[in-house]
Amino acid sequence: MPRQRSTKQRRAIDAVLGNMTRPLSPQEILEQAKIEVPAIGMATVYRALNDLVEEGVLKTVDVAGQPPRYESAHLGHHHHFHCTRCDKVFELEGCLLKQDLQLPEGFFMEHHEITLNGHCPDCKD
Amino acid sequence: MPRQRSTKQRRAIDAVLGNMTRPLSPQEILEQAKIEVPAIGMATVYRALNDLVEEGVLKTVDVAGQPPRYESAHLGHHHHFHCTRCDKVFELEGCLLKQDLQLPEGFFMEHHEITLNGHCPDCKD
DNA sequence: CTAATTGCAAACAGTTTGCAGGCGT
DNA sequence: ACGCCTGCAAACTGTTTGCAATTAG
Repeated sequence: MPRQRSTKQRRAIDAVLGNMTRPLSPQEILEQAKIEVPAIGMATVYRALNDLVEEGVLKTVDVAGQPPRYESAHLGHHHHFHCTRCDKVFELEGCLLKQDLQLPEGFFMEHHEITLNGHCPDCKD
Repeated sequence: MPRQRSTKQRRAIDAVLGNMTRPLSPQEILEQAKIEVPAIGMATVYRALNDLVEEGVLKTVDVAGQPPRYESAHLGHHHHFHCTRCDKVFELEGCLLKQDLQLPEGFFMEHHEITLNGHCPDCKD
């Protein structure tokens, strides 16, 4: 079910996604898109995001107990920093997993996810 | 707001939690507790779980895109292995975070979470 | 024109909360 | 008996879906 038409709301959403410097939540994406298209509804944002994940353009970023964020699926392997004060999520380049990792007998690892939690530069006291 | 009374539903929930061999979801805890107290409601389970987390007895274990699970808060620092075939979560002893970790300027880390994903011994090909 | 796309509101799923009655202490 | 605790249902939050109106091609 590929997208067939280019609408002003979809272009607004694509612009927001194209300009984001950190993973955004559906709510944040809606707010940004409303600047361009004030009447845009949340359902349209969710439909666009689901389409883009299905197309392999976006990936979800899950932070414990919070609504998912979205980021480009084309970034290299990396992890995330979650600010516990402002709730923003930032990208951290490089792999943070221990090098000489040794799993118990019989386990086979395919992927891994790492989230660091703390304060971002804007939220330090 | 500490707990003050010992009820049969609370004892049933405590028994389920005391016997669990892996992190359980609220739904699973409800089902187990219903065996002892069939009339128990989901609200009671949620209230008990929230109390226990607040008291520092339980911790939540979040697996991307799945309902939260609960584990004892008294286990040492550890991480989790999520089997993508049977969906069980296993404890991995020790810390798996890279040692000489260096954060971007201005970031301060308080905690970190690591989840390895793959196949457990029972689910290998 | 014609049907894909949207906005709205209703439907959902998971979690929480208000309240009247039940039950520990 | 007092008042904490429970079950129920209603309220909430985040997300999906049905449908009529809008609008891209």
